[in-house]
Amino acid sequence: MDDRKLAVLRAIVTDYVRSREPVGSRALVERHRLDVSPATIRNDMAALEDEGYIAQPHTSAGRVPTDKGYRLFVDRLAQIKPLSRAERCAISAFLAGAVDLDDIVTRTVRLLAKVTSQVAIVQYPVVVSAVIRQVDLIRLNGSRGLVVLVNSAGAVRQHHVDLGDCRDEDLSALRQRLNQAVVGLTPGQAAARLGGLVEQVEPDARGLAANLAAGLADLLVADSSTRVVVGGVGNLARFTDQFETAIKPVLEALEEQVVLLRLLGEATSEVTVRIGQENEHVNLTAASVVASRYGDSDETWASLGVVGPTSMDYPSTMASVRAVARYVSQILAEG
Amino acid sequence: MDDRKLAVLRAIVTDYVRSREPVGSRALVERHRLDVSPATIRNDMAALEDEGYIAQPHTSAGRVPTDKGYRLFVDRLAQIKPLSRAERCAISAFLAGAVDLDDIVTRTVRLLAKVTSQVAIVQYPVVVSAVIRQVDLIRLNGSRGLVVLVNSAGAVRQHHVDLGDCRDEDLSALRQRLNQAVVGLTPGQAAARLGGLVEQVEPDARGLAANLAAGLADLLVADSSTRVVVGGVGNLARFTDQFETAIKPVLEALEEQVVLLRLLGEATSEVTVRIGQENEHVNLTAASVVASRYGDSDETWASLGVVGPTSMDYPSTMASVRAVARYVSQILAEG
DNA sequence: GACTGGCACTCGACCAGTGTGAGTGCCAGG
DNA sequence: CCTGGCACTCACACTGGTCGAGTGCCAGTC
Repeated sequence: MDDRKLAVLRAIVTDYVRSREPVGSRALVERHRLDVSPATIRNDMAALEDEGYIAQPHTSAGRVPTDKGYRLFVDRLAQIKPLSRAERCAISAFLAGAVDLDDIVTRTVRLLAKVTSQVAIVQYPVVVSAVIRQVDLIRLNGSRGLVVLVNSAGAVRQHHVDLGDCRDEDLSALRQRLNQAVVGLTPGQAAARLGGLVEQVEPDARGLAANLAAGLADLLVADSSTRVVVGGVGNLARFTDQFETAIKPVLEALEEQVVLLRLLGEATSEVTVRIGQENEHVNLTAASVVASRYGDSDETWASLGVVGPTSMDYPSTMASVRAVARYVSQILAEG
Repeated sequence: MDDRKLAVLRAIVTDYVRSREPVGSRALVERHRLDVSPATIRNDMAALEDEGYIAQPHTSAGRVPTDKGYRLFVDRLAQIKPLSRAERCAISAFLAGAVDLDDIVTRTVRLLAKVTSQVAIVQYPVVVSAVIRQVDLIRLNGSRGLVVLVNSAGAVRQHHVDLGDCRDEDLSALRQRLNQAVVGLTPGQAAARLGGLVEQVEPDARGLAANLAAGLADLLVADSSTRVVVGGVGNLARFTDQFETAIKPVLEALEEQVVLLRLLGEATSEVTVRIGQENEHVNLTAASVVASRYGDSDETWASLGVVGPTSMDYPSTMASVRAVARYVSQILAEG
């Protein structure tokens, strides 16, 4: 691929992202120092159009980048724009005040939405290597009971169970037994050991044990799935004009936790970009997702990212996402 | 106020809500059986306009209800439209499948958004009369520890604390002491008793005790504040045309937990309606909020509601909000 | 006194016709 | 291979004209 043609594509993407209007050959040579005439550029543009990198909304209009064009831009033409010192300080300061995990996640969403001016999505971190620290059985009222699971990362999960008419002694015996069996194990190991455990219980308490084990099993599974927090939805407001295509479907997609999880799930440690049609979800084929994994490598990790129009400023957005991911990782590692 | 004038106002509101277009005198007499001529209606309309109940977008256009007009409509003219049997069944069935509190709230939001076709807001229920069932102190890694609080309603809250270099025996002794002191108390009572407790501890463990007590105190306070869940934001998509005035500000307001809590906070047991300007928050002066308290009277309660355009169908919306509130209350009382 | 029919008036919505200009593709010449 | 020139296209803005829904007012009627 010709060097100048690449330069032209880069120029088109840059200008279009700035103005959101089709860009023509003359404006191109004027705004960028291409040192050739508009006619030459036109030939290049025709070629780029043939190859599918740009398109014309209608004859006799300027060109607009296609998804394929953005892809090439992101892969080969864009340099991630480093953030200014002031921006980095602001990010760091904003996150530093967090008191617990909830707070970290909340702050991260707000921060990400603010620095990118887009819709931010943050997944709660999963501590892969976390082991079970404690299992509790608590009677609430009558036969209503609660199984509480605490892991070494400090995550607490609970599940309601029916205790039947068991006595308190049975309950505390079972509690002790459960703890002996699963404390120190990962959720996966614990789930495997639960089955055998019920067998060992005296026959008359077996019903209760099975019940509790089922509740605990639910918790162990739930532990690996995670919650997702969304923020900055108001930022969609900037694209009033393309409401039907750009806003409505995105709003709908944002309601689906599952969709969001899948969106973020594919992010690798470096910043990942999915452009328009590359997104599997139909509602997001007019949007782009910039995501990154965060956390301290093996211990704790999850993904975060932003959703915006395909015509977003990729270099800046990617830089911001990467920076936020790094700073959150740092905070997590410290605290 | 003249009977017929009220009828005219009711007719205007009804028609405008249906069509979202200014309604004129002729259409009015045709669609509603007013049994007078358009000219007569025009006189009434002029009077209603003088009194501030309706307005003209421009000369020679039909009339549109003002906030004041909607208020009168809601207070004196509207009858809450009872839901059909099928609708009631659907609501009941949808909620019945819930497994725990989280699930109830999630389902309620979805349900409310769906039946009203508007943005739904549900506050997590606060169990006023809940007492503390158990306090746990758990060591995570090194000096990182966790205080876990479980109340009789099955709510679980946790808080990270620094354990310093205390021994496991000290920890379990303290745990026992704390439990003896606060189990069975309401958060308020417990908070009051915590102060004295630290005094009684042997001097060398007092630092740790104070630390833990502080963590627990945080939890006790947090217990009374609550979370809010929002859903059905995609329903805003119907009002594409009035984006700037009707959607953007609402999206922004929905991001603020505090605003939402205050919005719902004022709801009484019956359905409450706040129309346009009546909302304190600037961003919501073009929207209406229909809210209701739910829960089983004294035990457990919170608020839920919807946010929509001032030109919403009040009778239906109020009916739906009321119905959902009642069914959720029922589910909460049962489980 | 309340209602009605008639009338003049207003003003946004819609439509067709027109000009403008940004932008293109193509071609012949340097 | 690049360039200047030229013919062509087409969205968009502007114009003026018509239409019709809607109003306010007034004189007349029950």
